[in-house]
Amino acid sequence: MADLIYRKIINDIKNRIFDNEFQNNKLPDERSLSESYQVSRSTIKRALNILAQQGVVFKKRGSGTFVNPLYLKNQSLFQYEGNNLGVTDNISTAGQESTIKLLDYQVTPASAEIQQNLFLNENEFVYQIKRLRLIDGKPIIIETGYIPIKLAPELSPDTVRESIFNYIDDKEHKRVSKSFMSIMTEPSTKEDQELLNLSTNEPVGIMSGTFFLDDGTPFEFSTMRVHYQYLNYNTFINLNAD
Amino acid sequence: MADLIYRKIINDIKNRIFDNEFQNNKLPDERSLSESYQVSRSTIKRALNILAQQGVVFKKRGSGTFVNPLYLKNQSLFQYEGNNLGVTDNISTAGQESTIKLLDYQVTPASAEIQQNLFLNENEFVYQIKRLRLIDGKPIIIETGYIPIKLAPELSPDTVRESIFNYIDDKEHKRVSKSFMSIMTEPSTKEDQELLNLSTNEPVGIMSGTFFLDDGTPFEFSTMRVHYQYLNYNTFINLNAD
DNA sequence: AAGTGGTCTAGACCACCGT
DNA sequence: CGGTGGTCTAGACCACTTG
Repeated sequence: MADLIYRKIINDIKNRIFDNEFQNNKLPDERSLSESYQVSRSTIKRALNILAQQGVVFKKRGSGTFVNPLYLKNQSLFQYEGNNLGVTDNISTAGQESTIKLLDYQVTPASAEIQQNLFLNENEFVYQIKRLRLIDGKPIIIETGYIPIKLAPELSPDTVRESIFNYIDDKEHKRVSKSFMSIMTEPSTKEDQELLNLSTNEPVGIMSGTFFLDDGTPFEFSTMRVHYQYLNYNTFINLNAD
Repeated sequence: MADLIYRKIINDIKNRIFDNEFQNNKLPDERSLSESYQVSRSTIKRALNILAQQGVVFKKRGSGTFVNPLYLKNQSLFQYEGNNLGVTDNISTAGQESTIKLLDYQVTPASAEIQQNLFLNENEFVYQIKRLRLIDGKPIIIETGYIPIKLAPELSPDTVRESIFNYIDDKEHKRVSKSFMSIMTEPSTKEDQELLNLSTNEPVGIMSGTFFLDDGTPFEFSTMRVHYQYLNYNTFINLNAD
């Protein structure tokens, strides 16, 4: 994985940025980099394009490639890189204790909305799994998920008390790698207030959407109602995103 | 702009997908596409990579390239493509009337937090601009923005009653093309409730972050408090994002 | 074994920026 | 004008999937 040339160059350039190795925040031009790394210019361009996409550097035609000053000042913000999915299944808890309480587990016919979102035909069945996620004992997220039984026929209540995505990776050799999510907010319902310890004027954040396997199969439709103090979604938007 | 070969191929393939031209949702292999479009395989790969990044197709090494079924079923969701920034300045109002009410306009020394976010030195000054955005007469967003005076010395109250980004594009030939934003939610404050017509238990969505110019200069630090029924942020997450 | 996407090369030519 | 990044080519070789 990490033995790809362009990945090694990306990491090396990130390190050199962090070590403040570039004067005026200006990187050497692509032809020089190609020379010094002993690779083709195309490979340098590939590495720099990815760094630009991540917001680490800015490229300006005719002038050169420059370090994003914010990457130096506030590098922690950029750690979201490639880890946004973990937010949901394997909650990124930075060392804190994450536990799951199973609230509901059943198999039902897929409703029209679920059929739509999971690309199912009529008469197909799904698991309906409702879980409460706690971090350090504090309830944070009420998560309701729907998974086609045909995609994980061996699922069990014991399994869903832990990471479902890890399970299907290990046991079914399927991997979730894409998702399409909507982020919204709403006043909390009675149930939210009870489960998440909210008062009536405190809201929930809502992340709702579909998770896909590598091959494009919709795997799960999930709605997460998040304690408002714990919803913090960071995103880097790049309009030059080809 | 649109006369680039890879862009034309992207558009053409999207049209062919929409016209249901591919059997089994499977695209021709890259070598055939290269032949039929009379371009190199590299250019085909470039087009397909971008489509994969956008979630329009899925590529599977060894088997082929496939249409994302959700792209067909629910194409409207994918219209977010490359238009997320517009959410903020030029609100994407789909034909509805968007107006701005100026609440506050002054020049002040940059606070420590603003200095940090806009990469300013001490003793630098910023515009502080507070605006209420209405759509079809309904108040939707309270937006507080900070812009270094040195980046837009000619700004005036009249200007900020309209799109600031359009202004600096037209007059200063600077273009905002990137942003780093956080999305959160909070109970509404008294002021939120008054300005946005909310009751006490109704929350606001918060989008807060920095907008950058093409060359990486931080241009504006902005916090938007959004009527909860109007915050809907759609995002496609791809863990294989190189 | 055949088919398919992934990585990498070496180089031509173009478009934009600054001196 | 020289320097810089952007686009595109033509092809070699590798890695994975499927029959």
